[in-house]
Amino acid sequence: MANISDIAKQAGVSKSTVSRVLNGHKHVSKEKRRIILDVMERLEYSPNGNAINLSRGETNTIGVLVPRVGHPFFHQLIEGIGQVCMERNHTLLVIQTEHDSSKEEASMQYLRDKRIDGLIIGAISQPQLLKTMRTLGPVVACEDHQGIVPSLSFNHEKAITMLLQHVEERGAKTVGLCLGNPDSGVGRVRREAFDQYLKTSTLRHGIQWYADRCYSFEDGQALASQLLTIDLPDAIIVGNDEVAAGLIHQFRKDGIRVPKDIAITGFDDRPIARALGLTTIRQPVVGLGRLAAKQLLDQKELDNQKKIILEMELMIRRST
Amino acid sequence: MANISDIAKQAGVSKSTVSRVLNGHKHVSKEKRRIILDVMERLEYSPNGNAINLSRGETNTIGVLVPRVGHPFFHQLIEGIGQVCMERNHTLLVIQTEHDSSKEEASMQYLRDKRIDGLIIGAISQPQLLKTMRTLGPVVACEDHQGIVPSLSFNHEKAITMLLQHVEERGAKTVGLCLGNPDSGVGRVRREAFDQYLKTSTLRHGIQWYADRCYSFEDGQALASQLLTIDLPDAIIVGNDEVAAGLIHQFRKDGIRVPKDIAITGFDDRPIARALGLTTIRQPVVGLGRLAAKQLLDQKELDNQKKIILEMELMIRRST
DNA sequence: TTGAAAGCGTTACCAC
DNA sequence: GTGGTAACGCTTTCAA
Repeated sequence: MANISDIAKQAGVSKSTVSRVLNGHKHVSKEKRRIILDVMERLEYSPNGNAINLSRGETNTIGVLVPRVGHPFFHQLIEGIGQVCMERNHTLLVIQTEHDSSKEEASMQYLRDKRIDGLIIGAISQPQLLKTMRTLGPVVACEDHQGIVPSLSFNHEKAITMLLQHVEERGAKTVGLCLGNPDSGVGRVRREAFDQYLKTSTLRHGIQWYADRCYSFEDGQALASQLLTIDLPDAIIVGNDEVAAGLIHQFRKDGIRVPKDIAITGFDDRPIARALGLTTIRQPVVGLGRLAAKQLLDQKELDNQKKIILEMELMIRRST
Repeated sequence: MANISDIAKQAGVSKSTVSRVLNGHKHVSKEKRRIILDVMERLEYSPNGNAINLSRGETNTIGVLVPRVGHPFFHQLIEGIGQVCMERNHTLLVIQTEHDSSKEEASMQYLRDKRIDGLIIGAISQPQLLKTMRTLGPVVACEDHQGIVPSLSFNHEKAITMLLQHVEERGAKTVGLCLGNPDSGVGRVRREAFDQYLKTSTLRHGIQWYADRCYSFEDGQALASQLLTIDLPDAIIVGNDEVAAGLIHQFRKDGIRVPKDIAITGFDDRPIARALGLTTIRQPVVGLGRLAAKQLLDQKELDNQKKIILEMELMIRRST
């Protein structure tokens, strides 16, 4: 593989001049530029990215930290971030933790060793790591982490409130709650918003109607079966469309009428929600990803206090 | 940020020695090793990745080329590849083309400029690029590209055959086909297998029962409405669960009984398939990703002729 | 067991 | 406009 010196030699110029045409600098005579370009073409020259990175001290690469790319929220997020990266000639490094917390720590390494210029946090289970990360380079989070790093997030409080208000208007007197990871940022915020709403409402909740760590269709089915062994609440707020779909599926199988016997709501507005007529919350996740990437790439100085809140939309369907 | 020279200086040794402990070489006295480690700790030293990459001429990073990470097939694939990368301390670069063919060409650049050691092709719309890619470095494809690059792929012929056999056994006399991208590797293979099967069967197909470029739930709904304006086939093979779900949804809305009036099959065994009781084909995509990554990382010399075929499973449910 | 020095392929500063 | 040369931070070979 030819390198910049080969080009310089064959073109009868110095490396500097070659570098100049490589980077589109002015002050290179038309004549030499042409010759250099010719030689490059002939030798199928391509600059070595690592050398450029090393020399410039930056990589034009950003990372995104997610538990799993398979999760709908995260792959939409990555899609959005990826779009912006393309538009700005940056590359995107995807770091999957697979819920292994040591992987979260390892992700800092990319920042440390200069393999990425910045990092977007899709979700993190050890928020205490954020402080260190922030010292290593630009970071933005896609969940709220009160002032430790700049963040963009959805208005989960409002979403939960909308859902509760909605089922209450439809006549629910009792309500259940089913979450995914209760320790995640979202999990905590949703839980709080839920509790908060109940304080000022006549809606009743009971511990027997609470569940968490539900992630899949099957988890939803299992939960339905379990709920059937006790009294059903009039409504249940579920943190994820697929779990909600599992519930609906199992309830219907067992002759429970939705929403007559129990109203069910989901989150995310996935295709399955449309298919089953599930009332849910639509979150513009791709848009969130785009915004996060822009924040990271645009801001020279990131403000840790900066917090952007995105609104969501209530999609009312026949499950409530 | 401290660099290797700082460490050497402070520890009173040469860069070589520091480098040796960095890379776990033997022949370093216990004493010096301890001192060096201490200094590193104190200075919070972390080696610069780009310098290592440049010096070694490899990056321990591989790329994966996909149209969109949002597509279920591709994010499962990425998940599998990512797992293997983690296990082997490699990094994964995700390259999204968003169906823009110039992005496919651009992806070769990563190989050229040494930013990645190898490339996994999730899907490619311009297979002619593969020849060039192969000259630039190790490449494996997750679709069959007859001997241009080593490939891993699912036995789509057999899957289509199983589906057709199945609906035929259930009494279908006429059958429709609905594909995604007809020009993709999979699209072509499925089409051919479909045509092939019909030749030796009494099942009938007609051009009015063919559709392609259907990707979403909504596309399925639209197709259902369109089919309703003509005679329905007894069964329809759909290349994607979400599209099949859209069909079922719309048909039911219009009073068409599934599978009585029309049997429907999907592909992928997504949650939505279980929810709607859709007969479909389950593909172990994560496993495919894992295998592909292992191929790329394990083989010193990749054999372009090598072809691994993975079997799939027919999931029979109540839509047929 | 250790060190000196020559790469690796660029960029960027300083002369001319 | 152009060229020389010192970075950038590491690995690796050769001697000692």
